[in-house]
Amino acid sequence: MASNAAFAEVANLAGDPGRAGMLHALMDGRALTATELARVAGITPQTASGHLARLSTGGLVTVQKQGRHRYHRLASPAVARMLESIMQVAAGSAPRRKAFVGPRDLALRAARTCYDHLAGHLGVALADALVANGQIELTSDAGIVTGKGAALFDRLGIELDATFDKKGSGKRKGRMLCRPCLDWSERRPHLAGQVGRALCRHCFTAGWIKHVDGTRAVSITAKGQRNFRDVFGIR
Amino acid sequence: MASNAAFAEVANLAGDPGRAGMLHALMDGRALTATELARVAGITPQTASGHLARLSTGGLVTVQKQGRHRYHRLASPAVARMLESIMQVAAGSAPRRKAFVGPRDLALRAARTCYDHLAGHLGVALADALVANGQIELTSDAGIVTGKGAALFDRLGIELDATFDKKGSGKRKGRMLCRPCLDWSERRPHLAGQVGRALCRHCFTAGWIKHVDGTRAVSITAKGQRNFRDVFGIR
DNA sequence: GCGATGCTTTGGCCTTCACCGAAGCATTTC
DNA sequence: GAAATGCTTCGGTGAAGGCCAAAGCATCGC
Repeated sequence: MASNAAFAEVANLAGDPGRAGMLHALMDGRALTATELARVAGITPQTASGHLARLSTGGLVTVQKQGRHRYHRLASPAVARMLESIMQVAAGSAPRRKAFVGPRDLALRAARTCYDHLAGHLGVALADALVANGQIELTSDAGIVTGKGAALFDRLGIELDATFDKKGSGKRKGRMLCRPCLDWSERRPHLAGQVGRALCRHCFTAGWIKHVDGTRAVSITAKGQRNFRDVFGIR
Repeated sequence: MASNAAFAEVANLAGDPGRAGMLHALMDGRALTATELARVAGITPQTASGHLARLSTGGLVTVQKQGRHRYHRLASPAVARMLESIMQVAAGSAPRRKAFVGPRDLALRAARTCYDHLAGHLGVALADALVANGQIELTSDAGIVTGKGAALFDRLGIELDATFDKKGSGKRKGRMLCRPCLDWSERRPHLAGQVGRALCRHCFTAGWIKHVDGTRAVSITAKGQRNFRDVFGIR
């Protein structure tokens, strides 16, 4: 098998604790410098440098140099989905020591970004609320935005591209579909895909949530509290 | 981070060439013995045994002993999806040597099973045909079975469970959603999820396709040729 | 029982690779 | 220019783990 070696190589890149820590940190979709990544992974900059070089040639991250800084980010949404799927398996086979999750862990479980959409308790609560209000319908395989949902997004000023990529035949109007993504901390689906991305972006630009320091965790602002309650019926 | 170590461990399990080969072989969803897996991975049985023990305690495969045989299979659909997503990244960063794909590779590219659904040229052609006939609609995020599609499946005798898992509130009728899955060899989506599984199962039971020896590759029977042409308009 | 088959465990060899300290570039700042 | 900062390359060390041969358990068939 030709692709077997490439498979093992990619998996191996994610299979080192140091590299895993850096990839984990990059899951929020932002670009970070080598020193920052070294710090979160708990290794020295020179070690991180070597790892990042390998991740780069392996096609998992891309580098963008800017002055004396080098910004690293995940190479593609496919990489983010891969990391997410590994996390799901890891969460399933986890040692399940429920005692003592650290404070940082708690913040992550409450609300965090997952590459380009929202996850954690907030992400799941949003998905639940949209389902309960009849604005989306979800199975484990896929989801769809109903007419009520489309009206809501329109009211919020969230633009969704309701066209299909039919190669050749040009764009065509169709239903808005969305992708569910099993949350590794909540074990329940949250919204991913195009709809999840648009919703997450809106939450940030509207000032409903903001990042905690430089982590994937997000905190809900007072304005966000109000809107999540009034618009979605959360809390 | 509590889950970081578990993440690296899971990824590392898939990151060894020997284990990767075995996992790859298990991707067709069947249960294989340690000796068979050793052969496809190109290692000795005792080495394979060690690897399988680690994969088992790591939660990637489950073992089922039957007489003096021990059958191994992927532990869950989540594991299959993880392997699939790693393949996609690996295919994206592949060395792109298009020259010389082996005969086995050719058979795999033509048609194969991917855990519980169809992939390869056939899988993509089926998805394309269903879209072209207006029986399903697909985006990169998700898909939906249209009324025409539901009629087709009904005519074929394929039962689809059109209910949503709304915990607490009991079952509820809804639209049939399906999951697209990017094919690593064709770079185009094929049908996965519940619909993909049901369709694949039907193709086998109706005698339209059958497995080639003991591999993931499938061959199309004469009866299958006719039906794929008459029912779906393929070829 | 006895041999054959499937699988696992043990032991020893050997490669791989993560790690850090120190030195070397590159870029910015003064 | 000189110092400071971000990052990389080099060299050496140490541990982890893949590999196989041989021996040890199980199970099946006669």
